Amino acid sequence: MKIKLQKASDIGPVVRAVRKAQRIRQDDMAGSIGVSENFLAKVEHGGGNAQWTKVFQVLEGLGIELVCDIPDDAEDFLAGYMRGGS
Amino acid sequence: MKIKLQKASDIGPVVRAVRKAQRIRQDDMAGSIGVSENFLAKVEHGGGNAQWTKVFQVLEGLGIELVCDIPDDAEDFLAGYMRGGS
DNA sequence: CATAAATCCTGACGAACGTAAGGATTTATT
DNA sequence: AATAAATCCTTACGTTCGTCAGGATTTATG
Repeated sequence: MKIKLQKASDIGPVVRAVRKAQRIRQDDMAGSIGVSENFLAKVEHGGGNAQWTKVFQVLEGLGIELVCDIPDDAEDFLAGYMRGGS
Repeated sequence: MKIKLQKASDIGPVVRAVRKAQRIRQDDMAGSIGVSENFLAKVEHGGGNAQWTKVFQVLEGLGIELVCDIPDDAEDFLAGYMRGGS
């Protein structure tokens, strides 16, 4: 199921829902991901202002894929950059 | 065009490509988004470890949509949370 | 209602971020 | 090659994050 994030805080309910679906406590989930329980709770409430890599770490741990949709104009530029080109 | 982010740093080339497609300098783009030129440059090089809301701010400014794909198990939980329910 | 579990909140401290300013390096233009 | 433009790289400083520890509040269970 795909969910478009319209605000930065939209990530919160997503994280919570996926965790709940796995029937795991914040405590245990945080431990298995490698973050603090406090941090995970904050993220689930809208993220406050967490760090990009840490949020990504949580999403990875929960099996949530992150996809970005870019304008078609940028396609050519991106292809160049991803092949290690200048 | 949809791009799956596999590492946190994958966001860098995406941001750069979209900016380049608009033919705007880092300087001006940073100003119009409301971040520093230094910050935008860091993000384009892999993000270092920027803050979630700031990265989101940049993506918004560039017209990049962020979508997350979650397991179907979580769908029911999410629906409940998004209606403002407990 | 009573008990226990899960989640949330607060304060403090070390570590990392984001900005600004200046200069260096690379890239484009003539 | 020479000039100018764009990007990148430090350094320094104030702000914010992330963790830990402890307790409070909410939610589930009998």
